[in-house]
Amino acid sequence: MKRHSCCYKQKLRKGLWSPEEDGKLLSYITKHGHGCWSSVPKLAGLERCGKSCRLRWINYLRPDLKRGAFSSEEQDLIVELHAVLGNRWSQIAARLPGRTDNEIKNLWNSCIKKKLREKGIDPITHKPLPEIYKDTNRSDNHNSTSFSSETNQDFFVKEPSDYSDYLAFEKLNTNSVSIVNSLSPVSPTQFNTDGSVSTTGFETQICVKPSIILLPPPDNTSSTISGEDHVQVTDPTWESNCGTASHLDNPGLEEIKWSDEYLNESLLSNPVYVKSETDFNANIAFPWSQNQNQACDVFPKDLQRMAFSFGETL
DNA sequence: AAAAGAGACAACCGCCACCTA
DNA sequence: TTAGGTGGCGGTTGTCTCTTT
Repeated sequence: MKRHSCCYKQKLRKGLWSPEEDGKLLSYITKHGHGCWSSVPKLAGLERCGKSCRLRWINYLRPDLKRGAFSSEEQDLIVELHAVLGNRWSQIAARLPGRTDNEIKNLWNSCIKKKLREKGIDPITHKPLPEIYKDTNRSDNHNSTSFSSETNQDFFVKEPSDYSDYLAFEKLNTNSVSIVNSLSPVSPTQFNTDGSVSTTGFETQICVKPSIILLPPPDNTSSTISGEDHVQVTDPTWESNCGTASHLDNPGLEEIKWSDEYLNESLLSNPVYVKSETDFNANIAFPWSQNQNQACDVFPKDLQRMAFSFGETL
């Protein structure tokens, strides 16, 4: 088992940070930036490992951290994001300025989970709990075999076989949009062009970052996308605004670069026609299409709207 | 008032992915 | 190509404080 080199070092302090240590770390990073974390402790005069310094900075000393209790809006947003992203705390934190992944994780485990259960909602699946699993009956079901596999402390069963792929849209911080579906403990979700949402499963991973990337399905034993598969974007302004397609090393993966100007000025305001010209067999190429192997219009504004709520950082 | 329990928060641990020599 | 170093992440544990008995 590999360990961080710093973990071998002896006589390093552990446990809670003293105000003096905080002062040293804050002073050093304010003056010099953190640079290589492994060298920070020595340069800052601390008997800590680099990882510990990094964590302390990120979770406590960073000047842009928001202090105080989470607002109800923040908590609602966390629940919404968790429904799509699962326990990807860092990605959830990326959408809550000033909040850390650790903070959100703690809030979730100590507070939100309980609130959801009190409302009769399974915090794992975000679906209504079966009556027998609701909090009011916890003690009655203590010996149930339906304990969550995630933690023995949970009494609540996951919805069976609900770990299908899902699709998530994201408007990234600046000018990029991503679309991705991947394994996650939520229902397979399909965002349709009419704005409705249905729950048809699909497997092929599609990412638009500023690029469209097709990835083989997670299961290598199933059919994969060949090197000839590709995505064609036929927005009238596309040809002059996209870069050349480039094949990456990964078999079956193709990437098309979108220019910043295109993303800024065109993509988010004009309809884009996205079309698959290949047969993806059982793997669904374009889940927003009514017929998932056929081309359809994708409206960037819808993408942007959905992207704001659902996301997966690539 | 003291002990026990619960909740909130901080920090550590192990793992993984990426980078570089 | 590979092994070591590093950053980052999520799960877990530790610690402190507040509440209840």
